[in-house]
Amino acid sequence: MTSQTADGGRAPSMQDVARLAGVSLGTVSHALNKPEKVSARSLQKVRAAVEQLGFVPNSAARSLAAGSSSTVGLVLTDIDNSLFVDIARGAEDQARTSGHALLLANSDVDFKRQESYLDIFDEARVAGILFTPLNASLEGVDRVRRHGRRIVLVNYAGGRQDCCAVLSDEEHGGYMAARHLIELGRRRLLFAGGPEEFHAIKERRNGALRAVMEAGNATLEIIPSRRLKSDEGRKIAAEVTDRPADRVPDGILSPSDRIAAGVIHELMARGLRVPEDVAVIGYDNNQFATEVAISMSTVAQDGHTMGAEAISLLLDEIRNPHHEHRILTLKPRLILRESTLGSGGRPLPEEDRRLTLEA
Amino acid sequence: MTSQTADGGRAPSMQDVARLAGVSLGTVSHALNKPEKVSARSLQKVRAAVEQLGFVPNSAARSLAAGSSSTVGLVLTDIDNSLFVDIARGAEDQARTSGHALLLANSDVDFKRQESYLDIFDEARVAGILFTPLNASLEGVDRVRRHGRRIVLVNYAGGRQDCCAVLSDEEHGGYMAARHLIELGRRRLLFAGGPEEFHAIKERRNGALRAVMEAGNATLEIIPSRRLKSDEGRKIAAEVTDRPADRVPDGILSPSDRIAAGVIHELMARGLRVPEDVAVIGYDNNQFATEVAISMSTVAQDGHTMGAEAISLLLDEIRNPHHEHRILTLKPRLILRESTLGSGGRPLPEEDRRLTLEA
DNA sequence: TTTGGTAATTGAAGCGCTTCATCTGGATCC
DNA sequence: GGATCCAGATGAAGCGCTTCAATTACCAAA
Repeated sequence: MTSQTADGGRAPSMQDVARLAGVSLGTVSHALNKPEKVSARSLQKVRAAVEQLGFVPNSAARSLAAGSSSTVGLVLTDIDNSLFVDIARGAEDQARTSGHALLLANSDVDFKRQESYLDIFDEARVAGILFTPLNASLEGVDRVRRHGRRIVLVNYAGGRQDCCAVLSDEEHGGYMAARHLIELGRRRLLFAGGPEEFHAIKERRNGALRAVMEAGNATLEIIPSRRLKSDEGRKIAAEVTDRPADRVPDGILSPSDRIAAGVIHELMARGLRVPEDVAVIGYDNNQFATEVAISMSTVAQDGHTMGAEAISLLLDEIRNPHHEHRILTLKPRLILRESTLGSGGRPLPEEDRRLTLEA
Repeated sequence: MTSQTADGGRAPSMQDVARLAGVSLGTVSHALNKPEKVSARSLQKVRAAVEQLGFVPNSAARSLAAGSSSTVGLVLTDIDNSLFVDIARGAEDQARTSGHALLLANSDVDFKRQESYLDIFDEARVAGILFTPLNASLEGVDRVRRHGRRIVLVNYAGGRQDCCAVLSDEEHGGYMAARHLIELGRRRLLFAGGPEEFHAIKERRNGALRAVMEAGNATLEIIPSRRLKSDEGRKIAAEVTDRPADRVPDGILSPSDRIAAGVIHELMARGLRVPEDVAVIGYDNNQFATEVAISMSTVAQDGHTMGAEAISLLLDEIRNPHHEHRILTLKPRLILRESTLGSGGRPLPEEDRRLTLEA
């Protein structure tokens, strides 16, 4: 363990190790990368020298010589949204088991940043890129692929079929949420909030619409909002409760938990009971879904699996010469809690009653 | 914009650019890095060639030749905790303005992962590392510094004076929280939850203790918990409300918003009024602090500033030969909401009444 | 002993860039 | 006209590694 301080100023190189160990440069490289190709004696000498010098391989030199690195880059849209955090986690875990490190870059919902991070990973010749694109042009994808970079899209693919992607079935999520409300006997549904230009939100709305059409005896009102924050939910809830009683919705579904939280709070503040008067269901199963006044029913996407599957697709693309692009669409899960089911008792955090409705 | 596809298989190199532009390799390099050293004519020729070939510099080769890269690494403890997310954001913003890219690595509260990511950044010869260490050995710091890597500690420094650090005054935060409760007239305080082995939590507890001592006429009870989740808060709240009325605390402070949320919900479920019967204050100003049943007072650390300052310190260490290590300790802010102040109205999300108490 | 044949090792040729000493071609001055 | 400069351009020397063809070492079989 006697790694020496950097006396020469310069960090020790493999050449130094070779000299100290009394073997050639190539042997050191082999000892480090494919130990089975090297005699026990050399291996031991090299290891001792590495230890003594505190040698750390220079990954820049390595990837230059080898032609590519072994790290995988993940360009994240919004590190604040727990879905992306889960994706990152899943990707991390999966990458790790196959000896790849995962580096994250957060574009913070900024197109220019997103593109610039794609380029950084591209310039770093990473083994591959996981990309959760903004709802905008996918030109960056083409750009880096032209340079031979492998890339897997996560959570949004803009309809592309020419690369691997892991998506969540947003339409189905919206459908499940609406059908759940309808099965509870609700008939005047409201789809509350969300900028319609987002693909995911449009899909969720379409799914809800499908459930309503299918039921025949229910209606769906749609009130969009500019953002996804909780005060938008409050505003919408305030608006609809000002109406004559027979025009107040009895079931509200929202494309984000945040908006749903605002809706719930405002409804309660105005003396309406949730779920008795109005049932509310959110989307995303964010952390705070169980920390609101009334624990919230919601639609959960399994970010962890999305991330893990994305890495698997990427690794196949890297290693398998006969790789064919695939698009994985995961079904979201319905998570039922107090805001639709009601409950005399209090919500059980952590392990709720979790019902999974499959289509 | 006619970047060609990778026909040769190989990505175009600077050599290719030089050939196409009809200039030498060195000129291309200059044109790219210090355009002012190159004639307008060459510059234009090079740029045209770059465009035509779709040339992307190889950052591995660049950092190998230059001896170091320009990206900065941030090793994060827990991407789930919004404090770290804010730190990442602040660091990102600050790094960006000085032309450095920031790559994140999430150790997920795992010591081995943390060390391995330190090594990855070390091997990548990054310009510097921002490090939010676990509450464990800081040996990784010494390891990478021996290799000449610059590193700035964020949020925890284990008492080290020999490198730059940006900390939050946890003791003062605890003090402010407790003093606030005391100023509200509360006398039987409870410090609810938190594993005592965490430095930050011990400090917060110490601060609370100091405020109580200072007041003279108040008491502080301490009930630790193994984790920081909300059900621990519920458990503790349940426990203390079972007591005879004169032994029920009238002010509860918790070292995490999550626990505080559990406390609030359980108190309300048991018919106690917050804050009339028991005032509750959390710590961290997590996103959901305004999404709970009653918006929560809390102590906020300015993660964004921490991240930004950390980058500034790092850049000074990199660029300034006369750099001296500094330890910045930022004061947290008291954010007062319904759970201590009460309010007839409903909480105003986003922009609350924010009172800042300075020491 | 000779002859293969395999296992281990070696050394050199790059990977694509930065940088530095060197060289070139004008413009400027006496 | 010749000496002096200087902005620009050049080409080669590396940065620290991987890899591969070539070499040596060693052991078993003939």
